[in-house]
Amino acid sequence: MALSKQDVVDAALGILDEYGLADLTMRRLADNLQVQASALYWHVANKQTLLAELVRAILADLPHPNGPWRPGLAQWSEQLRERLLGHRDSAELVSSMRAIALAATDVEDAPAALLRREGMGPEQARLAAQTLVHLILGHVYEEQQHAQLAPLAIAHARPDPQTPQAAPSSPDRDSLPDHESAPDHDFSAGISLLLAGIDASLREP
Amino acid sequence: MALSKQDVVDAALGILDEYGLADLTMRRLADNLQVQASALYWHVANKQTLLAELVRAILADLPHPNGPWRPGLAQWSEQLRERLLGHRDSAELVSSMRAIALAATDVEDAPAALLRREGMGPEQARLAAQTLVHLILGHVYEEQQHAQLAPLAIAHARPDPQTPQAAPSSPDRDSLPDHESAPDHDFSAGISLLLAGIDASLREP
DNA sequence: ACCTGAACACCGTTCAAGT
DNA sequence: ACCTGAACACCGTTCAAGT
Repeated sequence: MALSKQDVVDAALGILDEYGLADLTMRRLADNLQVQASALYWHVANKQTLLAELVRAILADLPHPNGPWRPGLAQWSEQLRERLLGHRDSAELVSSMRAIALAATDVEDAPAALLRREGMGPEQARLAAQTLVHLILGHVYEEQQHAQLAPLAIAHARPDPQTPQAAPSSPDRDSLPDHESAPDHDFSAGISLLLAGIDASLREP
Repeated sequence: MALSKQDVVDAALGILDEYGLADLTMRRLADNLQVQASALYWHVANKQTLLAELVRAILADLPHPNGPWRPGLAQWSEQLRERLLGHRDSAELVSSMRAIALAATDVEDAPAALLRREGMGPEQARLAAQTLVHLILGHVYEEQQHAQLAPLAIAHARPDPQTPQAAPSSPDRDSLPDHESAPDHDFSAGISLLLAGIDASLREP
């Protein structure tokens, strides 16, 4: 059967998750699909737009925040973080594609809408939501970078045969179900800090 | 005279500013220095560490925040933004190097220290400072991406010979002195939002 | 409509050899 | 100490040609 665009996107996501953004090349992707690299250009205009499609896929059907705004936004932030942690290098990828129309420009629309319902002005709501997204992306970006670095640090560390190396991080981190990430106190605390500021600006606009 | 490591870093910064991160290649850099690409590896271990040096150079001698913490941090944030806007794609570059020890891991130390002097606990101060840095990087990243996109949009726009195109952006933006960027209300407002949250957490810890 | 094959203009990095 | 020359193993993209 002939290749579909969805096949290409799916395979690309697979490579992203297994080998990371740096190893996601058109040629490797083509190999993976058992096709010549040039064949990909029938399904996709170029690598840039393929990456934009990946962002779309990663952020598809993100639940809207609801309920009381403060816990609502806190929970939505956690959900976005979880979604991002589900794909390797996703924060870097999403950050780099924020300017492309196809992609991640409108992630902040949902939280902005929630704040508008709370009586916030449209500009203030847009600003607060955008700030929230910057925070989430920045935090997860760093989180994912350290995750890449951790294995390297272990490999480079002079292994001591007397005291065998423990598991990479805390022991329960590995026993979590697939793609279910550990809650991160730094993350929720950082978000709370911003939410407190939003709260203040909601009370005295 | 023989090349110095500083020459390499300086030339790399030049290419970054003129052509952007994507066009900063070892080969182009070598051409620029009138040397073979392989010669660069005498002065620099690899591209990665060269990029880390660029980050160091871009963030060197960043002024410490001082005075009353709230205007102090607001002003420091503006200064960091100005520093970043002084070099093309710097936010992307700095973000991608945050995990490397050489580079931008300690940008948040100065603001954290200021908050500690205000009586904040070490963990809280670290967290607040890190959150502030994420915000700044996220905002400038997006700002710089749009700056790259704007010329493209103009080029792609079907030019109407009847109504000649105006200047790219607001007319006074170009008349600013070198590397002095326009103040951005969205930026300062976003920072203020976080600072209000920090203020709340300072009053009821 | 969908893909191959070959080519073009590039990359980062290594390494023996020169001076 | 510092650099060249050549090579290795890659890139993204285009395009005529095949089926």
